[in-house]
Amino acid sequence: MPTDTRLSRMLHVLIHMDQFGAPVTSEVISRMLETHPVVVRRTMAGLRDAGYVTSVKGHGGGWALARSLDGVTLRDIHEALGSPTVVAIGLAEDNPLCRIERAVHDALKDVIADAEQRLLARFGEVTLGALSRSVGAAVQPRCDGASRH
Amino acid sequence: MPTDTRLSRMLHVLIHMDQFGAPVTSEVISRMLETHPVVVRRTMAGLRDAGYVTSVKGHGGGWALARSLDGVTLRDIHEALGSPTVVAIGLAEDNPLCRIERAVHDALKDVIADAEQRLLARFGEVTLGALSRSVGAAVQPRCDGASRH
DNA sequence: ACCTCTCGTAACTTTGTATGTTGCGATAAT
DNA sequence: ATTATCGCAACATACAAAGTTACGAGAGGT
Repeated sequence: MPTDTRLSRMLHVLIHMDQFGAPVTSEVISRMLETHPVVVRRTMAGLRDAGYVTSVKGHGGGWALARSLDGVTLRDIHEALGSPTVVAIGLAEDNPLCRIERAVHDALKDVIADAEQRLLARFGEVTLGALSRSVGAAVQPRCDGASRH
Repeated sequence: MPTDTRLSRMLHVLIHMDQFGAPVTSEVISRMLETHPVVVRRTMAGLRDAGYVTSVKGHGGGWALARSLDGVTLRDIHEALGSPTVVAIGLAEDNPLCRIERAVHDALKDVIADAEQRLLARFGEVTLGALSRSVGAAVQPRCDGASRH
């Protein structure tokens, strides 16, 4: 499985938007993330539906924060992305008939669920506002890396 | 990514082998796991290389445990499978130039590493021997579910 | 009105990994 | 010799993330 980088990317762009203040186009964002504008729209759609950002069509349009990042946690963004799978290790069957397989599943399920819960709990403790302030003010709307293009 | 079911499958078959005692062919194992004999050989190859099982070619051959399951943990088997990715959430770049992206990565990396470490630590506490004994003796070499074929 | 910028979305392609399948060679018991 | 078995390469399938193309729909500038 290629690992899912959407959360990382969305956090990245949200903090840029927070620090920049003005609306940003998918085009500009795609350069920040080194990807394609359509990928940006597709991924940000979840954040828009969840009310974290707004999108405006047409000339002068683009993306903007819909609310302060202070109350928004990493977990909120993860959920806005559709709560994708956290742990890559899975069980062979949902409802095994075999006693041995059931025992194996019980043992694994516990540990996997625990790791997932712990990760999500910690995601729930970190706000994007705090993360943004921890970086220090950045004046640019774009990454340092954006100039590579 | 389809979630990785190899660990679950290998635990399942190892405990069957433990309780059955005699060598088992890939063909029989594949029916237990509802998969293909070649998949069994491919996956078990890692366990053989790590010394947990032996394989014997030719008529009357098959797979057998190379040692007691008492000292073998779930983590050992995970490592014998090549230590596949545990957490499906990943970082966008390895070495970001952007300060914001670096901050995001630092925040995520920590939590992801913690979840992974915790999961592996708990895998390291469970031995296959204990798991096998927790099931109670099963006389059959095959799953209850194997008769479905 | 027309043009251009922008998002929305469907459809398709690409990539990476686990999984499934086929074929053939090697080995060993009968 | 025949049969049962593993080893392995090669190819096919499934699935999700990511990348790309194409076109339609708004909205501002001229």
